[in-house]
Amino acid sequence: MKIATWNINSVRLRINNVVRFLEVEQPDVLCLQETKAQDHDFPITALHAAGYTHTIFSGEKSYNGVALISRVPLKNVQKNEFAGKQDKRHISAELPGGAVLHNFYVPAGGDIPDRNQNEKFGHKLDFVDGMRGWFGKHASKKAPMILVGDLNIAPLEHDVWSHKQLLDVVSHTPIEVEKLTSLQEHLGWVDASRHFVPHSEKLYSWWSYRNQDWKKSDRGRRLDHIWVTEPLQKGLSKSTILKEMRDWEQPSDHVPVVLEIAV
DNA sequence: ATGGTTGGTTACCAA
Repeated sequence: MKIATWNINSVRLRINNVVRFLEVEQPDVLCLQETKAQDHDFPITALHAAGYTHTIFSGEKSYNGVALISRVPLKNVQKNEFAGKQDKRHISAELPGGAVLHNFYVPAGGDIPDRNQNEKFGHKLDFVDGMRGWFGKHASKKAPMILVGDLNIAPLEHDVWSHKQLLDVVSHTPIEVEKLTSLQEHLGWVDASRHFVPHSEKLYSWWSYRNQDWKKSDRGRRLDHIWVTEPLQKGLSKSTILKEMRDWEQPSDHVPVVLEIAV
């Protein structure tokens, strides 16, 4: 099975890019974040026409929003809330074969990495804690699960262009990394992208719009992740980050992360 | 140290 995750930064603006991606890459399931569309505005017709008839979504006006765009049947759809807000940051479903796929959009967290000065940072920390609490209550290490999404945290030294310069920049601060690592270790999640790329190698999935030439400056971060639980580890076969899509016309600032896996 | 760009909505907020 081929699973992809992509922060699309408005699914309506970029629906043609989504369809082009589906045609070129042929994923079984594409997980989107930041769809920024209410459910009645979701551009479902183009996706059905492309063969992705099992498409589910959870959106709100202007902000957030997640979707599973699938050409295989999905069962037991869930939309959960974390950190005490009714925002649309999670959707999950069971894949053929029984593995459960969770798609998350973790809050970005604002600019100041201090929850006393910036409640958005507090919300982000609470959200990641909430994820850990949820999996502690509802899941086990033995369950075959795939967790994907824009986690808005780049945990490893070479997940950012400069470890030193980003230590106090939201997305790479020690407290965020600690919470994400705690979530990861709790159920023994395997980082599928890093499974195929040494930790010493730079690996990014996001480049800011605020650079004259994103490729030349290459100030990227790996904010988008695909994790699997241990029962699925032996099935991992290939993982890619489609960096070249950052050069597509009117691109998202994120590019897709893709995994091929036996489930 | 600062500002740089984009999207949704339509005054700025969020990323």
